[in-house]
Amino acid sequence: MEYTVQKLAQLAGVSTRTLRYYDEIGLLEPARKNSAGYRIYGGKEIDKLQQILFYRELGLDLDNIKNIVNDPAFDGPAALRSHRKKLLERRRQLDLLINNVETTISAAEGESKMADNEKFEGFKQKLIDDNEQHYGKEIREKYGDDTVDKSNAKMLNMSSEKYEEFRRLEQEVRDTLAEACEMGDPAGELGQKTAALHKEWLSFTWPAYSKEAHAGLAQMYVDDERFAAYYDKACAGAAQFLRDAIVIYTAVEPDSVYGK
Amino acid sequence: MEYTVQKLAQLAGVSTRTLRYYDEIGLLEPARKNSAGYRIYGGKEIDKLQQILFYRELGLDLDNIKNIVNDPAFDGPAALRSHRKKLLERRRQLDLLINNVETTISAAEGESKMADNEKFEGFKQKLIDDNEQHYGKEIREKYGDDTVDKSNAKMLNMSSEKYEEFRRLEQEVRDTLAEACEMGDPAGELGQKTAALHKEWLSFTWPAYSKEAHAGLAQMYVDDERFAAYYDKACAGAAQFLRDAIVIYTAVEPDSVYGK
DNA sequence: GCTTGACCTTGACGTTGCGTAAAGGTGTAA
DNA sequence: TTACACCTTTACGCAACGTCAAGGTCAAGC
Repeated sequence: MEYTVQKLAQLAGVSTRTLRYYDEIGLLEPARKNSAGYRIYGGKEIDKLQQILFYRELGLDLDNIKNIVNDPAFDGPAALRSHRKKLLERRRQLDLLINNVETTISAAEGESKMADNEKFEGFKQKLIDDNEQHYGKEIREKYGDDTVDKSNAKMLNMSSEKYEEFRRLEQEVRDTLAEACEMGDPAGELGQKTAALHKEWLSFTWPAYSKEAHAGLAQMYVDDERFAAYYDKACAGAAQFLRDAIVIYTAVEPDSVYGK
Repeated sequence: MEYTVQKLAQLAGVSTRTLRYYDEIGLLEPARKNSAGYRIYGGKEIDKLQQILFYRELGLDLDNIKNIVNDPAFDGPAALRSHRKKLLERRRQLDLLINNVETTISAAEGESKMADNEKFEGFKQKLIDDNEQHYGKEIREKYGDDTVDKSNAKMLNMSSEKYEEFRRLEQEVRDTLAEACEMGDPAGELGQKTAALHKEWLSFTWPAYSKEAHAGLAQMYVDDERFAAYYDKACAGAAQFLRDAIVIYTAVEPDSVYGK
């Protein structure tokens, strides 16, 4: 079955402008153009558009979507299974919002009290995205989605005070890292202190700590330019230094240094 | 409890830029500014931001949100109840998407076949919005949400061919209206034909027809500039003419003119 | 008191993903 | 042939911020 622009737009519930724009940016090109120059879409494009709409619904920007669906190694069925998982997550977030509004209604009717931070349960998607950015999909692939998902859920429940502490600890990690990095000894006292502070910082969002995950995250800081740039502001080579300190820290945890 | 920009941003999961932007456009102004010019937000602003975020989540543009929440007659608890209803609708749409992806997975695994239009179930929010625009909240308030909700659901199941017929019928209404309007007699043969065609057009989206609803919709065409402008393109005063024709049609349906 | 870093302000430019409109060509039924 | 629905490309504009720069303020530490 073939479709021109309007037919496909109606079928999919998008605008004709959207389809032309998607063609323009190379996201969804028609199967062919007829002699009049009309775009003609077929079954392959139908399936591709469906994938695009799922990704769009899940919040990915079009450039990312383009990279994914145009990859020769793109696996349709696997992507669908991923969509399903993510849609179920979205449903959970929506449930949080529904619960929030119901709680707020009760509070408005004087049946309960509500803390300020509770009023925004379910809205903190940005925090989740930041967290996702922090941990990235490498960690997901290596240690499974559960780790990150639980981390997200935990973050959502963090109070304002805790969040402040979390940020202060992050600062302390950075400060100590800068100092230790200048001294240049990852195995030294300050290097190991940095690693321990980093572990403590992780405890705010990780449901369970493991040395492997800690070391993996540190490695990612080196491999990923975003993190390298973030840490290297403190001291040149700081990301690599932190990785070294954490690798040492996780290999032989010096109980005697900090006590447990 | 008071918050500066960053504190509130963290609490609510939005950016500081968002809060400043909301102040700038008059959507959410701080309680006051301190001597340094810092924005200071309090409990009232907390509650208002929560409402804003609910409306935002439900897809309203900021200008609309501003009009709503800044209205002196704004009723917080009533708005919350409305949010709840709409969030439940959103959840149903999400369920459609989840069902869609599961069906697509089955089809990909060869367990079932899937029609092209089925692949987009749940994505047609734009069609729903258009339909909402058509019927508007006046109809909702007058005849209850069920009428419109069922209409939306019905539209979602419309096939491509049916949709095309729907649009052709809409065109025919407009053509006949133009002709009848020129003749200037709402009770005349062409006026009544227009009303009948209009009724037939409604049958595509209304689960059940009632004369009262039909007349009410026609009245809304006159009262609402958007619709008046749409119809008056065919002939000056066409919206009013159509209203008159429909009022007559629904009061005394001339069976002998068209047969039933 | 000075320094430093976190946080604040305003102003401004840019981005993404389209919506809208204009000008002109194509397809098809009457 | 005509009229209307649909197609094309081009282009401008917009909403809702993200990002950055320049400069002021706050508070803890030395």
